[in-house]
Amino acid sequence: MNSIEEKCKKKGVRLTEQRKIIAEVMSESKDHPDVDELHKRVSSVDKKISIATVYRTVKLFEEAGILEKHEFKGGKARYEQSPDEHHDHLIDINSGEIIEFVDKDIEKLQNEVAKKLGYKLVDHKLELYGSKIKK
Amino acid sequence: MNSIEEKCKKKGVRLTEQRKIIAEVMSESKDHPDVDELHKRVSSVDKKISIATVYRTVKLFEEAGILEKHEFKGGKARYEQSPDEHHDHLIDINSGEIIEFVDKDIEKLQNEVAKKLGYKLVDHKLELYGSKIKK
DNA sequence: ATAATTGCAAATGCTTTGCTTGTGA
DNA sequence: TCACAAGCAAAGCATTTGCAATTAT
Repeated sequence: MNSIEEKCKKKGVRLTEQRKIIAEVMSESKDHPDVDELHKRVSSVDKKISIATVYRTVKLFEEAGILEKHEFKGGKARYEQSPDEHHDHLIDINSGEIIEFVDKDIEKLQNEVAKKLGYKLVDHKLELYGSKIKK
Repeated sequence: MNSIEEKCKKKGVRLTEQRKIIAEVMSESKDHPDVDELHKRVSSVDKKISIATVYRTVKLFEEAGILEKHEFKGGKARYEQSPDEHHDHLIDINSGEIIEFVDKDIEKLQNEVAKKLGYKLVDHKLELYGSKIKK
């Protein structure tokens, strides 16, 4: 059983055949597929799964904290399995490649900024857009 | 003449009656209106301006670097006049209020992170989501 | 058994576009 | 004048939803 299925069990999310397949595909994915791409991947396992079900499942998993949704610049929503340790993303503006990174100092400063403004930081979005330095 | 009109002149952007009105409304706006809201505001000056023109103008101004487009969580695109000094945003998750802030230290760290990953930072998006601390 | 889930197609909401008429430089 | 812009309505695209049939517990 894959890790997403386990999380569903733990959270009491009903496991249907379709959800199991979507869970499996997302567990294996190392990238950040959009719904269309995800639908293609699950279709190769069971071609009867509709895109509506993929949309519904992905939203369900997101609300359960199992998947994370990203809305990068001017594109469709992309998903990844919620990581144990939070990370942000750098997007290669030429290739579209997505690189994950962690920076504790930035995180800390974000908290301080929010606090200074009289807010408790609940969530944040940090995306860097860059082009590869050739050397 | 408002500041957006001036920028249009400088950049050789043709000034029509509609564009002048949109420029004026955006110059006066201290918030971050979406296209619908902007259309409402310009309509009160000239009710014949179509929403298609507002969409086209806002995109034109953005491409000319006159307006900045923001796509905050799960909503429609919002616009503000391109500021002289870059700033980021903190969004009140309860009221929707948007607070602007500047943090040079975070900016610096972003550049360092990108560099460390072998990238030249071209653009970035930083959004904080928080709830007001009552005291 | 029965409440939840699916597939399908239709509907939605934001945004863009084709086309004809109008207009700024 | 005449290339470009506006208005209108239709199209586009990602996403959501109503409904009847199916399925998990």
